Amino acid sequence: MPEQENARLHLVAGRSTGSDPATKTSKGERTRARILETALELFRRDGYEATTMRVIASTAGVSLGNAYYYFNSKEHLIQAFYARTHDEHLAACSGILESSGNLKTRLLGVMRAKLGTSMPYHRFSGLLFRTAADPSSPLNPFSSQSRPVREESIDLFRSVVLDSTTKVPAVLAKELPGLLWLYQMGVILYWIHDTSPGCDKSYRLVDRSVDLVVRLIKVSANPLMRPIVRSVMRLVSDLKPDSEDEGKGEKHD
Amino acid sequence: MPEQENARLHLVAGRSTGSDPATKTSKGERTRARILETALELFRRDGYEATTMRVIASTAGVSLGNAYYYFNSKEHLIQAFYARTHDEHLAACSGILESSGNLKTRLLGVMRAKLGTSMPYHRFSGLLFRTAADPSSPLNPFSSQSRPVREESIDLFRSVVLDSTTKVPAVLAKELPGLLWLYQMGVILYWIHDTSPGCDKSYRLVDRSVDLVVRLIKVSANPLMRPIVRSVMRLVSDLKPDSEDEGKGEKHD
DNA sequence: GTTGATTATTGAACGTGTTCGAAAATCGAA
DNA sequence: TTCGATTTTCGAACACGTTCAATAATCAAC
Repeated sequence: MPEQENARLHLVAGRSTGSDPATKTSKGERTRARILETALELFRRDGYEATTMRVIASTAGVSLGNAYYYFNSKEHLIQAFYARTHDEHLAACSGILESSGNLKTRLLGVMRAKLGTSMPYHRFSGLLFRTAADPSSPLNPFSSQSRPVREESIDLFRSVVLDSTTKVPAVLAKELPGLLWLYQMGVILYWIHDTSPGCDKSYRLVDRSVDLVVRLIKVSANPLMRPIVRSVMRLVSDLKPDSEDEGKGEKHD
Repeated sequence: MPEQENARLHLVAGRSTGSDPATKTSKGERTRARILETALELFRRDGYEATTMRVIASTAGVSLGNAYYYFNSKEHLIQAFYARTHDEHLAACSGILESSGNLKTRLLGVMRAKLGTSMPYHRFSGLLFRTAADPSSPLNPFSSQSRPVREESIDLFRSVVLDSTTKVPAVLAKELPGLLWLYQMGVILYWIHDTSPGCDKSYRLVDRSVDLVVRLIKVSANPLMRPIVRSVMRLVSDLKPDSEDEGKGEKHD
């Protein structure tokens, strides 16, 4: 049943509620939603560690075991958070992406929106990355389990470059969205450690690094840069996933 | 008392056993060492999560509470591991750093040595990064508490560029060691997620990215690159620490 | 409506990291 | 030796995330 391939936004929202164990009836759905809302609110208010599964359960008006019926672990609650902020990010982006064709403006808009939608969870996000950096966790951004959300995110950057009026060198075109996603991860990593008031530093980082990125993209068209750009691209495409290079060419036997 | 600036290896080894709570008598020191050895060995054998504090304690022949007398938490055991692998890295590097003046050779040697010395802990390192990415953890590489080890590490890269015959553009010189350290962190992050046999991919990443880095350093001397390089440098030095830019100039009042 | 199977819910457990008060060992002086 | 203080050791406890067998609620089919 390969019907889970083209779903875009649906997949994100869908994944968070759909597969895992339960939610067969509408009542179950409501209970699940209630637990999730409660959890995210408590996370935002008290932080991740300070929020107990027991407190989540009792605040949501269910038993401890019941919370685990809907979410196999406390980390699975994070996955839902993941999907949620991504959706909010998408919504916050749409305006700029429809109104401007300038690459720099578009990228800047996307990156600032990322920071903006993540801000309410700044305290909590540290823990997110904590589990996210663990390769054994299904939550880590590179895992196959989080591939749908990752592809979603990369698609966003794909639309940033594709629908822009700025010409992107052909060699870059293929891998650029993935690289921009990586760039975004780096910014988030910085933001997580950013303790400046209002996370001003992170915003400055975005403003200036976006400018740099765009300049680099343009410079990469220069013949002088050709060999280096080529090397980078070969390296990137070579080291990408865990040797599952599907769609790389048309080898069918 | 600025006497903590020139200490090289000593600082690292010193930090791991010195400060925390205890170790007043020689017997205490031995008990502490025994617990640490046992823990690291069990981590390597069974992984981090699978290794219980109770098992560590009983294997080391002490009670559970006693283990906590020497190490305030399970994470503090990691800090010791941190210092240890850094020392091993330093030792593994010394050969190449003394025998070659070629920048590429030197950097390549350091990076391969980093992978090599980390290999025995590949499984366990995931958890290391897990806690390392948490900004609230004193273990994260950017925290002030891990500054000594961080400075140590950066010093290593400083010696890589400083004592090389290759000329490094003046604008780069100051921030380059820190940037290379960041580069190393990125490689480690990739390595942690690398499941290829023998971590071959990580080694390939090192081989080819080192080549790229060195080429980039050389290209940065080109006048065409001047404005971009300048921007990067300004951005980097601007966003570095949590606004503690001591030693930036010679303001002494 | 009754029945049988699926879905939801519960509360008691288990093992974990961690804390704590008290006991034991150690040690420097009287 | 004897005493008091410091260092070391212990084991019982606590709160947490998680699991599980058992029970209740729900629903489709008769």
